[in-house]
Amino acid sequence: MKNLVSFIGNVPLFKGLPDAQLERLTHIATSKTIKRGKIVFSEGAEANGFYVVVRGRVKIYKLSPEGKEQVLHIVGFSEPFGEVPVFSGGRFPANAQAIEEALLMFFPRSAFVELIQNDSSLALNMLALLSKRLMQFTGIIEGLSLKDVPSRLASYLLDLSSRGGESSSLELDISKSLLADVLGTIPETVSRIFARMMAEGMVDVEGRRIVLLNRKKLKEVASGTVGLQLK
Amino acid sequence: MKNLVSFIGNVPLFKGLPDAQLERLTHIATSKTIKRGKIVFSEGAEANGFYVVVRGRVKIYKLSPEGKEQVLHIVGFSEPFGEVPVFSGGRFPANAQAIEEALLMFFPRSAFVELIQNDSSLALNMLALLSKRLMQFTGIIEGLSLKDVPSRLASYLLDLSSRGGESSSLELDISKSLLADVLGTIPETVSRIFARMMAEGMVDVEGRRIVLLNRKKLKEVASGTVGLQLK
DNA sequence: CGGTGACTTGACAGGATTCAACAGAAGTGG
DNA sequence: CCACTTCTGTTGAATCCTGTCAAGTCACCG
Repeated sequence: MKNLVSFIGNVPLFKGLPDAQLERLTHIATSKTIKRGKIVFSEGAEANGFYVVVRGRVKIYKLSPEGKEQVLHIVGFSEPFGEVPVFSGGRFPANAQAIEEALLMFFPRSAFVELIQNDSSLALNMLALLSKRLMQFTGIIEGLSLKDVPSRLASYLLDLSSRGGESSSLELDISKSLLADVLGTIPETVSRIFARMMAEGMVDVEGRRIVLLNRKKLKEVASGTVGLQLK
Repeated sequence: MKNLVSFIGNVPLFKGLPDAQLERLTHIATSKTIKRGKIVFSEGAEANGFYVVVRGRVKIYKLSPEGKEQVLHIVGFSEPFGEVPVFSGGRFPANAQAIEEALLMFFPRSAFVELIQNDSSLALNMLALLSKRLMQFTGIIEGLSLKDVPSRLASYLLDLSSRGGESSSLELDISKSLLADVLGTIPETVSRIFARMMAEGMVDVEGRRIVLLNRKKLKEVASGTVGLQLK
């Protein structure tokens, strides 16, 4: 239990809260383990609280009637998810599935709203969180509507590299099929584009290991300045 | 000035606030008129506050390097916009342009944040607003990624009809070119799909007047159950 | 009346998905 | 430990939706 308090205190969403509030949070929270591949909640399900990831990762995604997926978000260590319906509707707008064995904390809606009413910094933290998510979604929309798949893939790689300290050598943290769902396309297309990028000498791909060989060209593709040659 | 107070008191975002708070809001706000076609702010611009529409309409949109537009939102009477960077970054993530002559109220960031810290119901209102927007964006992403253009158009029409009291006869509130930008496509495609829908006897289109002739079929197209015949 | 903007239609090209087949890796169970 | 199944990833061919280019109509306006 002791480490639970310290865990919660280090969750960005709860940063800067007085100890008394952290204490209360631990009291209203319950924990839950989810096996790899299991559904945490489905779109349209009644939502009476939200989650924070303690261990493992969870993907948040939309499903088309034909079964195609669009991943909205992959949440990991100390990140919250499912918080949207806490403040507006009562139902989850998307699905959540564990992509690894996961340990989650669950915060019931009503108790959490009470806490927020009494702590403006918690409210501001939550506002900041939703705002950032809104910006991320704006980016997804921009990508889907205004960029082609090579551009989105190049952006993803550059982004991954920048988060990993600008190293040219990086490792995909997700499978290529899941990557396809993140980019809003299908595995075949991702595979073909990687092949083209290798042919152009932009990257070197070996399984999940990827080496960025030509950042400049990648950035051009990412920004839509230039296209990718067909053959 | 008197009607300004009553206007602000009726803005959903400010609903339920005590008169004292409303009073303060009127003091920190300034107003501004924008001519049709003029830019309110551009993506990446420094943001030191947000707006509420008093009169007219403003479109929020992303621009591709080639000039294609994706409309994220069309904001009208008593709706706020540009509020995202107030809580996270300092820059606007999209562009805002008046599509009609507009009158706007501007709320400076710092003063507004102070107000929020002292009034939890204002904070909750803002949380509800951002949450709803997040759900709308989720819908846009779903449409762009998992549905084709006919499906998006059918959804738009059904949605418009439901907001207008389920009447079968309705009038587009925007031009067809702007509609194309909202749907994430181009005017030519919208034109062709309307033509096909008429050929199928689903709708009757005459300028901006549209009559829904076959709701059932429209719903099938909207949900992706069936496609639209080519010729 | 010339001009601009909104809309429509046709021909065409191209990127991306679909369908299909297959190789390799990983995990299961006897 | 090996056979078997499953999952992931790759490649080819065909198809199709959608965007691009171009031309032309109609309405509105200075």
